[in-house]
Amino acid sequence: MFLSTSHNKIDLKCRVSIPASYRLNLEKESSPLILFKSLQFKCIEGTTANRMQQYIDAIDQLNALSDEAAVLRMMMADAFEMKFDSGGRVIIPETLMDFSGLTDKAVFMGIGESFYIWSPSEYQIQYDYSQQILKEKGPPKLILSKSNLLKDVSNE
Amino acid sequence: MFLSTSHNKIDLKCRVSIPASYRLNLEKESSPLILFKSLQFKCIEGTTANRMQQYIDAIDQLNALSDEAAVLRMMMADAFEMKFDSGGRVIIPETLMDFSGLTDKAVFMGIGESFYIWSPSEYQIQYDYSQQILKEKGPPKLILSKSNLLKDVSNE
DNA sequence: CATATTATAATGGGATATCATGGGTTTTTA
DNA sequence: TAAAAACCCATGATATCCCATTATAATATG
Repeated sequence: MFLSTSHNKIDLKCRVSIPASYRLNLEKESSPLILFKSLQFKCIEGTTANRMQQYIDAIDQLNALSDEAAVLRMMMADAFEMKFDSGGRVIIPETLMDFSGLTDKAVFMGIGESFYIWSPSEYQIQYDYSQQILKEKGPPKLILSKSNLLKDVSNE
Repeated sequence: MFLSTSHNKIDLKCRVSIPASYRLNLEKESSPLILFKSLQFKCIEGTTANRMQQYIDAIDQLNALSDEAAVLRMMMADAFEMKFDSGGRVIIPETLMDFSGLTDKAVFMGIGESFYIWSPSEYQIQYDYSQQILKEKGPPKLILSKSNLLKDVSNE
Protein backbone atom coordinates (compact mmCIF):
# COMPACT_ATOMS: atom_id res chain seq x y z
CA MET A 1 0.00 0.00 0.00
CA PHE A 2 1.03 3.56 -0.64
CA LEU A 3 0.21 5.53 2.50
CA SER A 4 1.05 8.82 4.22
CA THR A 5 2.13 12.20 2.94
CA SER A 6 5.58 13.73 2.58
CA HIS A 7 7.02 16.95 1.28
CA ASN A 8 10.24 16.49 -0.69
CA LYS A 9 12.44 18.87 -2.56
CA ILE A 10 12.95 18.91 -6.31
CA ASP A 11 16.54 19.96 -7.06
CA LEU A 12 17.94 21.81 -10.05
CA LYS A 13 18.35 18.57 -11.98
CA CYS A 14 14.64 17.80 -11.47
CA ARG A 15 15.60 14.99 -9.12
CA VAL A 16 13.29 14.09 -6.25
CA SER A 17 13.45 11.40 -3.58
CA ILE A 18 10.57 8.95 -3.73
CA PRO A 19 9.56 8.36 -0.09
CA ALA A 20 11.30 5.28 1.31
CA SER A 21 8.01 3.64 2.29
CA TYR A 22 6.77 3.89 -1.31
CA ARG A 23 10.00 2.37 -2.62
CA LEU A 24 9.62 -0.44 -0.11
CA ASN A 25 6.11 -1.09 -1.37
CA LEU A 26 7.29 -1.22 -4.99
CA GLU A 27 10.01 -3.63 -3.99
CA LYS A 28 7.47 -5.79 -2.17
CA GLU A 29 5.33 -5.88 -5.32
CA SER A 30 8.54 -6.35 -7.34
CA SER A 31 7.33 -3.68 -9.70
CA PRO A 32 8.98 -0.71 -11.36
CA LEU A 33 7.51 2.74 -10.69
CA ILE A 34 5.22 4.17 -13.37
CA LEU A 35 4.46 7.89 -13.47
CA PHE A 36 1.69 9.39 -15.61
CA LYS A 37 -0.70 12.33 -15.85
CA SER A 38 -3.62 12.01 -13.47
CA LEU A 39 -6.88 11.47 -15.33
CA GLN A 40 -8.76 13.54 -12.76
CA PHE A 41 -6.48 16.16 -11.29
CA LYS A 42 -3.63 18.51 -12.07
CA CYS A 43 -1.03 16.19 -10.61
CA ILE A 44 1.17 13.22 -11.38
CA GLU A 45 0.04 9.75 -10.44
CA GLY A 46 2.54 7.05 -9.51
CA THR A 47 1.81 3.36 -9.27
CA THR A 48 2.90 -0.22 -9.94
CA ALA A 49 2.99 -1.88 -13.34
CA ASN A 50 0.08 -4.14 -12.37
CA ARG A 51 -2.11 -1.25 -11.41
CA MET A 52 -1.23 0.51 -14.65
CA GLN A 53 -2.39 -2.52 -16.60
CA GLN A 54 -5.72 -2.26 -14.80
CA TYR A 55 -6.16 1.28 -16.11
CA ILE A 56 -5.28 0.23 -19.63
CA ASP A 57 -7.76 -2.65 -19.49
CA ALA A 58 -10.43 -0.28 -18.23
CA ILE A 59 -9.92 1.98 -21.23
CA ASP A 60 -10.17 -1.01 -23.55
CA GLN A 61 -13.64 -1.65 -22.23
CA LEU A 62 -14.85 1.70 -23.46
CA ASN A 63 -16.02 2.23 -27.03
CA ALA A 64 -12.69 2.35 -28.88
CA LEU A 65 -13.92 5.12 -31.17
CA SER A 66 -15.35 7.34 -28.46
CA ASP A 67 -13.86 10.73 -27.64
CA GLU A 68 -13.53 9.61 -24.05
CA ALA A 69 -11.31 6.67 -24.98
CA ALA A 70 -9.21 8.90 -27.22
CA VAL A 71 -8.58 11.36 -24.39
CA LEU A 72 -7.65 8.62 -21.95
CA ARG A 73 -5.26 7.06 -24.44
CA MET A 74 -3.58 10.43 -24.89
CA MET A 75 -3.08 10.74 -21.14
CA MET A 76 -1.68 7.23 -20.88
CA ALA A 77 0.72 7.87 -23.71
CA ASP A 78 2.59 10.17 -21.36
CA ALA A 79 3.36 7.38 -18.91
CA PHE A 80 6.98 6.76 -17.94
CA GLU A 81 8.78 3.90 -16.30
CA MET A 82 11.18 5.47 -13.81
CA LYS A 83 14.75 4.56 -12.90
CA PHE A 84 16.05 5.11 -9.39
CA ASP A 85 19.51 6.43 -8.58
CA SER A 86 21.46 4.98 -5.66
CA GLY A 87 19.77 7.42 -3.27
CA GLY A 88 16.22 6.47 -4.25
CA ARG A 89 15.62 9.49 -6.46
CA VAL A 90 14.05 9.77 -9.91
CA ILE A 91 14.19 12.49 -12.55
CA ILE A 92 10.72 13.81 -13.26
CA PRO A 93 10.12 14.14 -17.03
CA GLU A 94 9.56 17.67 -18.25
CA THR A 95 6.07 16.99 -19.64
CA LEU A 96 4.94 15.78 -16.23
CA MET A 97 6.55 18.74 -14.46
CA ASP A 98 4.67 21.11 -16.76
CA PHE A 99 1.36 19.25 -16.60
CA SER A 100 1.30 19.26 -12.80
CA GLY A 101 2.80 22.72 -12.27
CA LEU A 102 5.73 21.38 -10.26
CA THR A 103 8.77 23.59 -9.66
CA ASP A 104 10.94 23.07 -6.59
CA LYS A 105 8.75 21.21 -4.13
CA ALA A 106 6.68 18.05 -4.41
CA VAL A 107 3.98 16.74 -2.09
CA PHE A 108 3.65 12.95 -2.13
CA MET A 109 0.19 11.75 -1.16
CA GLY A 110 -0.32 8.00 -0.75
CA ILE A 111 -3.86 6.85 -1.55
CA GLY A 112 -3.53 3.07 -1.32
CA GLU A 113 -3.08 1.47 -4.72
CA SER A 114 -1.24 4.51 -6.05
CA PHE A 115 0.03 7.93 -5.01
CA TYR A 116 -0.20 11.51 -6.24
CA ILE A 117 2.57 14.06 -6.67
CA TRP A 118 1.20 17.60 -6.25
CA SER A 119 2.67 21.05 -6.31
CA PRO A 120 2.26 22.46 -2.78
CA SER A 121 -0.43 24.92 -3.88
CA GLU A 122 -2.52 22.33 -5.74
CA TYR A 123 -2.16 19.97 -2.81
CA GLN A 124 -3.44 22.61 -0.43
CA ILE A 125 -6.51 23.19 -2.59
CA GLN A 126 -7.27 19.49 -2.68
CA TYR A 127 -6.68 19.03 1.05
CA ASP A 128 -8.84 21.99 2.02
CA TYR A 129 -11.64 20.75 -0.22
CA SER A 130 -11.58 17.32 1.40
CA GLN A 131 -11.61 18.82 4.89
CA GLN A 132 -14.57 20.98 3.95
CA ILE A 133 -16.52 17.99 2.63
CA LEU A 134 -15.74 16.11 5.82
CA LYS A 135 -17.04 18.99 7.90
CA GLU A 136 -20.21 19.44 5.88
CA LYS A 137 -21.19 15.86 5.20
CA GLY A 138 -19.38 13.99 7.95
CA PRO A 139 -17.42 10.81 7.35
CA PRO A 140 -18.60 8.60 4.48
CA LYS A 141 -21.00 6.01 5.81
CA LEU A 142 -19.47 2.81 4.60
CA ILE A 143 -20.34 -0.63 5.74
CA LEU A 144 -17.27 -2.77 5.53
CA SER A 145 -18.13 -6.42 5.56
CA LYS A 146 -15.63 -9.22 5.70
CA SER A 147 -16.31 -9.91 2.03
CA ASN A 148 -14.94 -6.51 1.08
CA LEU A 149 -18.29 -5.31 -0.18
CA LEU A 150 -19.00 -1.64 -0.03
CA LYS A 151 -22.41 -0.23 0.59
CA ASP A 152 -23.07 3.48 0.58
CA VAL A 153 -26.04 4.28 2.78
CA SER A 154 -25.59 8.03 2.78
CA ASN A 155 -28.87 8.53 0.92
CA GLU A 156 -30.97 6.17 2.96
CA MET B 1 -10.04 -7.78 18.67
CA PHE B 2 -8.79 -4.59 20.26
CA LEU B 3 -10.35 -4.25 23.70
CA SER B 4 -9.77 -2.49 27.05
CA THR B 5 -8.25 0.85 27.93
CA SER B 6 -4.75 1.78 29.05
CA HIS B 7 -2.72 4.90 29.78
CA ASN B 8 0.87 4.94 28.47
CA LYS B 9 3.61 7.52 28.44
CA ILE B 10 4.93 9.27 25.35
CA ASP B 11 8.67 9.98 25.73
CA LEU B 12 10.77 12.80 24.28
CA LYS B 13 11.33 10.87 21.05
CA CYS B 14 7.56 10.53 20.58
CA ARG B 15 7.81 6.84 21.36
CA VAL B 16 4.90 5.06 23.01
CA SER B 17 4.29 1.46 23.97
CA ILE B 18 1.36 -0.12 22.16
CA PRO B 19 -0.52 -2.19 24.78
CA ALA B 20 0.66 -5.79 24.75
CA SER B 21 -2.83 -7.15 24.12
CA TYR B 22 -3.15 -5.02 20.98
CA ARG B 23 0.22 -6.25 19.75
CA LEU B 24 -0.89 -9.81 20.35
CA ASN B 25 -3.98 -9.18 18.26
CA LEU B 26 -1.92 -7.76 15.39
CA GLU B 27 0.38 -10.75 15.58
CA LYS B 28 -2.60 -13.09 15.44
CA GLU B 29 -3.83 -11.32 12.32
CA SER B 30 -0.22 -11.25 11.08
CA SER B 31 -0.78 -7.63 10.16
CA PRO B 32 1.26 -4.49 10.58
CA LEU B 33 -0.26 -1.60 12.53
CA ILE B 34 -1.71 1.37 10.65
CA LEU B 35 -2.29 4.70 12.41
CA PHE B 36 -4.41 7.47 10.89
CA LYS B 37 -6.40 10.56 11.75
CA SER B 38 -9.88 9.73 12.97
CA LEU B 39 -12.54 11.08 10.63
CA GLN B 40 -14.87 11.71 13.55
CA PHE B 41 -12.83 12.72 16.56
CA LYS B 42 -9.73 14.61 17.56
CA CYS B 43 -7.77 11.42 18.06
CA ILE B 44 -5.65 8.83 16.27
CA GLU B 45 -7.19 5.60 15.08
CA GLY B 46 -5.19 2.38 14.86
CA THR B 47 -6.11 -0.72 12.93
CA THR B 48 -4.83 -3.67 10.91
CA ALA B 49 -3.56 -3.43 7.34
CA ASN B 50 -6.35 -5.81 6.31
CA ARG B 51 -8.94 -3.41 7.59
CA MET B 52 -7.24 -0.55 5.78
CA GLN B 53 -7.22 -2.52 2.54
CA GLN B 54 -11.00 -2.71 2.77
CA TYR B 55 -11.20 1.08 2.71
CA ILE B 56 -8.78 1.18 -0.22
CA ASP B 57 -10.90 -1.30 -2.14
CA ALA B 58 -13.91 0.86 -1.37
CA ILE B 59 -12.31 3.83 -3.15
CA ASP B 60 -12.19 1.92 -6.43
CA GLN B 61 -15.92 1.35 -6.29
CA LEU B 62 -16.70 5.03 -6.00
CA ASN B 63 -16.62 7.69 -8.69
CA ALA B 64 -13.07 9.06 -8.45
CA LEU B 65 -14.45 12.60 -8.48
CA SER B 66 -17.04 11.98 -5.77
CA ASP B 67 -16.85 13.63 -2.38
CA GLU B 68 -16.73 10.27 -0.63
CA ALA B 69 -13.66 9.26 -2.64
CA ALA B 70 -11.93 12.56 -1.81
CA VAL B 71 -12.45 12.02 1.92
CA LEU B 72 -11.25 8.43 1.77
CA ARG B 73 -8.13 9.43 -0.17
CA MET B 74 -7.34 12.01 2.47
CA MET B 75 -7.74 9.31 5.08
CA MET B 76 -5.07 7.22 3.28
CA ALA B 77 -2.81 10.24 2.91
CA ASP B 78 -2.93 10.76 6.66
CA ALA B 79 -2.24 7.08 7.43
CA PHE B 80 1.07 5.54 8.44
CA GLU B 81 2.33 1.98 8.63
CA MET B 82 4.15 1.65 11.95
CA LYS B 83 7.28 -0.25 12.87
CA PHE B 84 7.74 -1.68 16.34
CA ASP B 85 11.00 -1.56 18.27
CA SER B 86 12.09 -4.53 20.38
CA GLY B 87 10.08 -3.19 23.32
CA GLY B 88 6.82 -2.96 21.42
CA ARG B 89 6.92 0.80 20.92
CA VAL B 90 6.23 2.93 17.86
CA ILE B 91 7.15 6.50 17.02
CA ILE B 92 4.04 8.60 16.54
CA PRO B 93 4.41 10.80 13.44
CA GLU B 94 4.42 14.52 14.14
CA THR B 95 1.31 15.23 12.06
CA LEU B 96 -0.67 12.73 14.14
CA MET B 97 0.69 14.16 17.40
CA ASP B 98 -0.41 17.64 16.34
CA PHE B 99 -3.79 16.57 15.01
CA SER B 100 -4.77 14.74 18.17
CA GLY B 101 -3.21 17.18 20.63
CA LEU B 102 -0.95 14.51 22.14
CA THR B 103 2.04 15.59 24.23
CA ASP B 104 3.35 13.26 26.96
CA LYS B 105 0.51 10.86 27.71
CA ALA B 106 -1.70 8.66 25.56
CA VAL B 107 -4.96 6.91 26.38
CA PHE B 108 -5.54 3.72 24.39
CA MET B 109 -9.15 2.73 23.90
CA GLY B 110 -9.95 -0.56 22.16
CA ILE B 111 -13.18 -0.60 20.15
CA GLY B 112 -13.05 -3.98 18.44
CA GLU B 113 -11.84 -3.77 14.85
CA SER B 114 -9.71 -0.75 15.72
CA PHE B 115 -8.60 1.40 18.64
CA TYR B 116 -8.31 5.07 19.48
CA ILE B 117 -5.38 7.01 20.92
CA TRP B 118 -6.52 10.10 22.82
CA SER B 119 -4.83 12.85 24.73
CA PRO B 120 -5.98 12.54 28.38
CA SER B 121 -8.01 15.73 28.17
CA GLU B 122 -9.78 14.85 24.91
CA TYR B 123 -10.47 11.39 26.26
CA GLN B 124 -12.11 12.88 29.33
CA ILE B 125 -14.28 15.14 27.22
CA GLN B 126 -15.39 12.24 25.04
CA TYR B 127 -16.00 10.01 28.05
CA ASP B 128 -18.12 12.58 29.84
CA TYR B 129 -20.10 13.26 26.68
CA SER B 130 -20.85 9.58 26.18
CA GLN B 131 -22.01 9.21 29.77
CA GLN B 132 -24.29 12.17 29.36
CA ILE B 133 -25.84 10.80 26.15
CA LEU B 134 -26.35 7.45 27.83
CA LYS B 135 -28.25 9.12 30.66
CA GLU B 136 -30.39 11.24 28.38
CA LYS B 137 -31.20 8.85 25.57
CA GLY B 138 -30.60 5.44 27.06
CA PRO B 139 -28.56 2.75 25.33
CA PRO B 140 -28.34 2.94 21.51
CA LYS B 141 -30.32 0.43 19.47
CA LEU B 142 -28.00 -1.89 17.63
CA ILE B 143 -28.79 -4.55 15.06
CA LEU B 144 -26.28 -7.35 15.13
CA SER B 145 -26.58 -9.53 12.06
CA LYS B 146 -24.92 -12.88 11.50
CA SER B 147 -22.69 -11.46 8.81
CA ASN B 148 -20.82 -9.40 11.40
CA LEU B 149 -22.17 -6.18 10.01
CA LEU B 150 -22.76 -3.42 12.47
CA LYS B 151 -25.18 -0.71 11.63
CA ASP B 152 -25.89 2.13 14.01
CA VAL B 153 -29.55 3.08 13.69
CA SER B 154 -29.67 5.45 16.64
CA ASN B 155 -30.47 8.39 14.38
CA GLU B 156 -33.12 6.72 12.30
C1' DC C 1 -3.85 -12.84 54.56
C1' DA C 2 0.08 -10.39 53.78
C1' DT C 3 4.28 -10.64 51.65
C1' DA C 4 7.92 -12.66 48.66
C1' DT C 5 9.00 -14.25 43.96
C1' DT C 6 8.69 -14.32 39.20
C1' DA C 7 7.34 -13.06 34.68
C1' DT C 8 5.81 -9.72 31.73
C1' DA C 9 5.25 -5.09 30.32
C1' DA C 10 6.67 -0.33 29.98
C1' DT C 11 10.34 3.11 29.88
C1' DG C 12 15.12 5.49 29.30
C1' DG C 13 19.19 6.47 26.80
C1' DG C 14 23.10 5.82 23.74
C1' DA C 15 25.10 3.60 19.34
C1' DT C 16 24.04 2.62 14.60
C1' DA C 17 21.75 2.64 10.18
C1' DT C 18 18.79 4.87 6.91
C1' DC C 19 16.82 8.75 4.49
C1' DA C 20 16.65 13.00 2.04
C1' DT C 21 19.66 16.06 -0.11
C1' DG C 22 23.78 18.33 -2.37
C1' DG C 23 27.37 18.35 -5.58
C1' DG C 24 30.96 16.48 -8.52
C1' DT C 25 32.53 13.19 -12.37
C1' DT C 26 31.87 10.03 -16.05
C1' DT C 27 29.03 8.11 -19.68
C1' DT C 28 25.36 8.38 -22.94
C1' DT C 29 22.92 10.24 -26.91
C1' DA C 30 21.09 13.66 -29.79
C1' DT D 1 30.53 18.13 -28.95
C1' DA D 2 27.27 20.01 -25.85
C1' DA D 3 23.42 18.72 -22.99
C1' DA D 4 21.46 15.52 -20.43
C1' DA D 5 21.36 11.50 -17.79
C1' DA D 6 23.67 7.97 -14.95
C1' DC D 7 26.91 7.17 -11.37
C1' DC D 8 29.58 8.28 -7.31
C1' DC D 9 30.41 9.80 -2.72
C1' DA D 10 29.52 13.16 1.25
C1' DT D 11 26.56 15.02 5.03
C1' DG D 12 23.04 16.32 8.60
C1' DA D 13 18.85 14.91 10.43
C1' DT D 14 16.07 11.40 11.88
C1' DA D 15 14.58 6.79 12.72
C1' DT D 16 15.95 2.27 14.16
C1' DC D 17 18.25 -0.97 16.98
C1' DC D 18 20.11 -2.60 21.21
C1' DC D 19 20.74 -3.10 26.10
C1' DA D 20 19.62 -1.62 30.80
C1' DT D 21 16.25 -0.24 34.17
C1' DT D 22 11.85 0.45 36.32
C1' DA D 23 7.02 -0.68 36.96
C1' DT D 24 3.11 -3.60 36.95
C1' DA D 25 0.72 -7.73 37.17
C1' DA D 26 0.59 -12.87 38.26
C1' DT D 27 1.81 -16.39 41.03
C1' DA D 28 3.62 -18.55 44.81
C1' DT D 29 4.97 -18.93 49.76
C1' DG D 30 5.32 -18.41 54.80
